[in-house]
Amino acid sequence: MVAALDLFVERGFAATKLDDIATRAGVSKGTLYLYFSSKEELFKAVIQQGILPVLVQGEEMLAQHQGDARSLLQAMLMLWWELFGATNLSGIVKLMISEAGNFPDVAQYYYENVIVRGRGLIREVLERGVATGQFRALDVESAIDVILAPQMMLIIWRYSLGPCACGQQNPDVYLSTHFDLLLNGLMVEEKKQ
Amino acid sequence: MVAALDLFVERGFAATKLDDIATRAGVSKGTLYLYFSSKEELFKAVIQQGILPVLVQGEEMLAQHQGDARSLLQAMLMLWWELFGATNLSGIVKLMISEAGNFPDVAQYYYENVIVRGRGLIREVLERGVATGQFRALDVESAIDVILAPQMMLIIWRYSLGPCACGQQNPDVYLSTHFDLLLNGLMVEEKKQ
Amino acid sequence: MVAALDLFVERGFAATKLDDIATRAGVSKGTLYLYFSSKEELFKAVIQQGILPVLVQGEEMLAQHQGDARSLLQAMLMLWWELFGATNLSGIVKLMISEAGNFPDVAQYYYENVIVRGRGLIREVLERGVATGQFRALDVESAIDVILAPQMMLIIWRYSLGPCACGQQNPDVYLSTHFDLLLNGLMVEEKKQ
Amino acid sequence: MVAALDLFVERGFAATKLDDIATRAGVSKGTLYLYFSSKEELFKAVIQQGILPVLVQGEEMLAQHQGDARSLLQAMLMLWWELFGATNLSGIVKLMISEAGNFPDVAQYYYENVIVRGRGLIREVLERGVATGQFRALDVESAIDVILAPQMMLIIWRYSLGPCACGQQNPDVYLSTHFDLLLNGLMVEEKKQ
DNA sequence: TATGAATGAGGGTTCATTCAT
DNA sequence: TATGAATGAACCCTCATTCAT
Repeated sequence: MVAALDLFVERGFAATKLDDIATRAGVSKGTLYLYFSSKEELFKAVIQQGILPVLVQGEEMLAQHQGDARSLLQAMLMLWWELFGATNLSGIVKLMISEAGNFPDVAQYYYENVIVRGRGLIREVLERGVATGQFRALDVESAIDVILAPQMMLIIWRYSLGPCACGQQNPDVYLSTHFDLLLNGLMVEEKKQ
Repeated sequence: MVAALDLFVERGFAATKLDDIATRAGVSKGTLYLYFSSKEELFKAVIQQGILPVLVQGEEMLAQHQGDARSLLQAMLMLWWELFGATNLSGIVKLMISEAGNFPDVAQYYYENVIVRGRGLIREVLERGVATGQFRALDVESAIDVILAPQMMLIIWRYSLGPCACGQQNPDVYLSTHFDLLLNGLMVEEKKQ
Repeated sequence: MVAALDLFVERGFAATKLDDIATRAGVSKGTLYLYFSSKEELFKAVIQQGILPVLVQGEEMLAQHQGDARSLLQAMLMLWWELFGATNLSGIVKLMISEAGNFPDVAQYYYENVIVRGRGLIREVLERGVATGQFRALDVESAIDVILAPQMMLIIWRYSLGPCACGQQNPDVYLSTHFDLLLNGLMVEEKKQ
Repeated sequence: MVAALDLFVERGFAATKLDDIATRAGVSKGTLYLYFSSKEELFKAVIQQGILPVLVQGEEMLAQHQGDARSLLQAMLMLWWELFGATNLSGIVKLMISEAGNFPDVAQYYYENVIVRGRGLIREVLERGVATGQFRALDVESAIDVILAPQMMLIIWRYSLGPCACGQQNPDVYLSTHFDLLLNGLMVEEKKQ
């Protein structure tokens, strides 16, 4: 339910009223209970049903990609941004950060089915690059997180302090700075440019 | 109030009961009202009083530092990690992310007094490095955020999904990977290595 | 509706859901409204349609009986037990006890059409016995209730605490003790008076 | 809580609103939750705390009584009537009948701590009377229930159909008829057997 | 200053009732 | 006639806030 996701992201679980979800969804409060047995079940459904399709697309892209690791990495991060980071779905990231402590089982699910799978995509790309000598050898596990961090923060920013910052950054500039720093730090051969 | 901060960080504002704060603080619920006129005022006080001392220390260090930009940046990030990232105070980051939407005025305050000032510290370091030719020329504003992102994510991770991840990363490895990627991407002279 | 009666008896009016009645009856909830305009109307119908046939049979028996008052009384109580007390219909007794206060008009109906008519049957038997000298003269109105009480309690027991009592009484022994006490009394020595 | 007992007796558990209990008790709805953790706990407390003192008094009387079984039985039944039957506490009887099915654990408690103990009092009296030859030998267990039934019905009547019956019986006449029938039986001629 | 009993508005949930099919 | 999705009023329960002590 898109209305529920938006409100949960905006206000958090506890501060979101079923009344408001129902109103925004254009149904009555009782109707929600025809599809979800409780507020908590609705919360879980919102997270689980929203996030999975994105991963599937990422995995498909990885399987099909031909070309060097540099372009694959860039394509992967761009795809992720377009399909997820730039859409409302990315609110799930903020939501999980806020509510993981209150819903350990949902957090566990999210970790196993989203985080682990998502990191696997980046790991695959890095390992290809290292194996072919395009990327420097480095601690891959840490690198995955370092690589993803700026994009995650961009999302988090959007759903938290973004509205407060008058002079907001341009996401495109931010992302290209990220790529620039990342790749020029990462590449062995390209350093001479 | 440390009890209040911990609980707000752990559960969020709406899900935290004054009863629990009072119990953990070892006082009665009524006593809280002798010091804070409402739950919301307590929330604001917790954020404002917790965060400011850290910035002061950062600014002092910047004023006193002698040496090259590389070591200054590293020292700055290390200091920030020790004084803030590794302590309970960093929970404020997770708290602001979760609650910014519900407390626009607190978010505004936080943005102006914490984010802007904190970014100013990093900006100063970067600008010194660029001016002296140690750092490549780049979009400084974006770079600030990209540089801080991995440390922010490390904090966020600790207060959200960290407890779910069995094979948690070692923060030290993560941070050194971060520095490595960052500096080797950033430096002009070092590239030839 | 037998499903409705059973559930009303088991749980009471307020605690019985139309959903459950419909399910047990094998129809949909909406279908109930084709036959009863509200839950309350269903309740009334269940009581009124369940109880009347029993009285008719009692009255027929009284009209036809030949013989002494003692055997008539015993036959009457036995018939009542077989046709009503031992069947699910007797749940109406427990139901009226529980709900009389909430449905004064149904209680009024029940009183006038069931209690008054039923007591009339016993009164007729007692008066025959007193008139023919078989029974002692006594306050007939009180005696009617005293005579019926043990059978009523047997029914009530079945629908209330019966399931809790491990060593439940045998109804036949109970009833024969009742007839014995009723006809002969408790005392040994005083009989000669 | 006397207000709660009265309303539970009058309307049943499900049909009684906490709002009404609170109003009748002269407190606010929230105050009830300072003393009872739920509506169900209030229900249980009302039953358990209301009924026990009566049994204690009955047991004391039995222990102290000197005299013949006939007068003891009569005194016992009279005491029970005065302390319990004629007071509001007797509403518990109607309440347990109505709600036993919905609260099996309360029913179990009531059976073990009230019914069994209460029957024990009457059993003791009957056995004394039979042992001394004052009472006829009979099935004691059944007799207990038969003896108590009219008094139970008098209580039940009061809380159910009593208000509907214009020409209500006089309880005193009813009780003396009960004693008379119980002790002497119905029959005139058969006494010589 | 400190307490904790009392309050009552507000939210999650249930369920009798309706109505388009 | 029969269905079952949708409704919304009503109820139990929570918890921020107050106040007498």
